[in-house]
Amino acid sequence: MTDRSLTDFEQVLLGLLVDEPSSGYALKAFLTTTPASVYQPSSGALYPALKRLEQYGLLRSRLTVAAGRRKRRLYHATAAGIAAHVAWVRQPVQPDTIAQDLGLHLMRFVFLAGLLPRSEVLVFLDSLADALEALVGELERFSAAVTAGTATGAGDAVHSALALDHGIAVHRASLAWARRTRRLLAG
Amino acid sequence: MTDRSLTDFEQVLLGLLVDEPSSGYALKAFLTTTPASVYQPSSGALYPALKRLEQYGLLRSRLTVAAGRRKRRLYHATAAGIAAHVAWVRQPVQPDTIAQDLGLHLMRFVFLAGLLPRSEVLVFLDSLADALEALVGELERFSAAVTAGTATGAGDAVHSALALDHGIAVHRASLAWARRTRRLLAG
DNA sequence: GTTTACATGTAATCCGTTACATGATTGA
DNA sequence: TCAATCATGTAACGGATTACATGTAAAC
Repeated sequence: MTDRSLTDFEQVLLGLLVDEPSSGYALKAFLTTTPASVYQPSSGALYPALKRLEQYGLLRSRLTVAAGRRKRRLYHATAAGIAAHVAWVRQPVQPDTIAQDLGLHLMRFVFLAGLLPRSEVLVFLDSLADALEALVGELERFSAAVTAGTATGAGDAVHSALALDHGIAVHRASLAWARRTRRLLAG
Repeated sequence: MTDRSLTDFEQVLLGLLVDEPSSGYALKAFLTTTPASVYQPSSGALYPALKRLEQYGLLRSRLTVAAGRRKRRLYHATAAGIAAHVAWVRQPVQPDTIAQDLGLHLMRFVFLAGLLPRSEVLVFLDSLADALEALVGELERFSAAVTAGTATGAGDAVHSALALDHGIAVHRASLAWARRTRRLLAG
């Protein structure tokens, strides 16, 4: 176990390895090719992170020498690693993290599928929708205040309002997706 | 001038101070209260960053002791600071940064207003729309490949596809906003 | 008289980027 | 043989978080 909580990046790595044992290089290749994940780690971030996770006892590794291939270090999650991952994935969406961590919540949604029953996925989508609804409401209230002139905006007030509209439109789209997806999975 | 390029955070701080001279504390208060900016810096990030910008010659500060107030350090941008900020704001949107830095591009859009003529704002919105269009196209192509079974997805394939739909929906909303806003500003 | 808001900083620690180093294998 | 891909790492450096330190002014 760990005394400090894992970074987002560590959580994602762990999740990928819970899903399927892999080498550092393969993880990197996956992250760089899939457009779903925005972040592609450097070697200097990746290998130390894997080493840390192993030190925490969440991963274990072995050197493998397959025929016709270079030697690779294959990582797989331990029981503790699986437990830590499941605990992370299960966390309901905190309303105050939604604006910053939306991409991460989406990753958790994907992980959720292979691990936990449908009912848990629905609960997750509900918490996501709730958080998005709260955020959209807050942005709309702020937008109304800006329009009314009670603004604390840098630059032009009109442009601040337009940028705010962007945030509202985007999060409304997220919210619509969450509701649509919930309906779809509820079948 | 600087030999290394500024961090995003430094650029935002500089931009706010180009807009209006301010103290560190006031900047922090602004960033924490406005929902437009997701990031609210700690003291340990803020004050050293201001000090760095001053060392680079982009800011200058003076201690002010107003009646009935504690002494504050007021920062204002130098000519070099304004130049650096304008250069940053004017950069067209790079297609490959759109997924990660959308929020930052929006901030640049707001800054753009108070600084440069309408025509530059339109050019910016065009570059933003182009980048978003490219991204949406890429995501749609990937989505088609996933649906066809040529997928490299972690976890469940169905859930990967759904998460991808989220990305498509969100960036389509961004794109719609960019076009709408362009029309609106073009008059 | 004690809490809250104002206001600015420093120190330890940790993590990421950048750049470098190394070496095997495949294909042109 | 030369380049590209596979594959794993290390070292210097910089910046962010967290926590700590300090002190004034206003409000209750």
